[in-house]
Amino acid sequence: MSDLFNNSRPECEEIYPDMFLLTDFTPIEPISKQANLIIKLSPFRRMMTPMGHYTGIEITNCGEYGWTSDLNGYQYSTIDPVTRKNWPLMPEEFLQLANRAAKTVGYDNFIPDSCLINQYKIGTSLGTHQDKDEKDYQWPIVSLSIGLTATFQVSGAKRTGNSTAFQLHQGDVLVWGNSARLAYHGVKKLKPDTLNPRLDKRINLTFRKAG
DNA sequence: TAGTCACA
DNA sequence: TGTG
Repeated sequence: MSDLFNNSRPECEEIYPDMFLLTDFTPIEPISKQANLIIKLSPFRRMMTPMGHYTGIEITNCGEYGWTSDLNGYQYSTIDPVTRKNWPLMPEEFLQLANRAAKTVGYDNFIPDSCLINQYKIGTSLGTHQDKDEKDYQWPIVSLSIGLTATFQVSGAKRTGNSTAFQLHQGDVLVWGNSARLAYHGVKKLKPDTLNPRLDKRINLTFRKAG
C-alpha cells in the first residue's frame, strides 16, 4: 500500500446534486495504519447476500455498529458474526476525518457510529445499491478511498437508466446526503494501475450514523 | 438483487 | 464494454 500524500490543494466539487467530492482531502498513512490494526481484530471476510451469493469484495467494520449481510438480509450489528465480539473501536483519527469532511460540505456535528471497511481486489466490483439500513437519513454518508483508483457510478433514484460516473483516487473523500442520501450507487470492476503494478487493491472506509 | 451473466 |  502506498502511503504517498499528494500535496495538491484540496478541492471540493459538487459532482452530483448533494454529492461532494473532496479531492486529496487527507493524508493516508495514519488512516491506513489504524485500518490495519482493525483488520487484525476483525478480519476481512466476504458476506452472504440475501440472494445466496457472496459479495465479491471483502468486508469488515469498526465502531459501535457494523454493516452485515446474510441470508436473512442486511443489518447493522454491534457484534461481529465471525469473532462473536464487538467490532473494534472507531479510532479517533477516523471520527475526526469523517466529522471534518461532513462539516466541509455543511453537515455539522456528524458523529459516525459505524465505519464499514471494504477491500476491493482487482476485478471485483460493488453492484448498484442504496444505503438504506440506517435509522436516520438526515445524516450523510462519508466515504474515503485508499489505494487503487476506482470508478464510482451514481444512478440516482432509479437503479437503472441515466448514470454519472467519476474516478475516486487515494485520499479522496465523497460526502452525500439530503436528495442524494438514498441514491443508487456502485463501484465498477477495479482495474490495475499500469504505472503502479504493485498496487493491487483498493480499500474504502464508509462512515455512517447507523443507530 | 452490496451478483452475474447473456446480450447488444 | 456497458447494461438490464
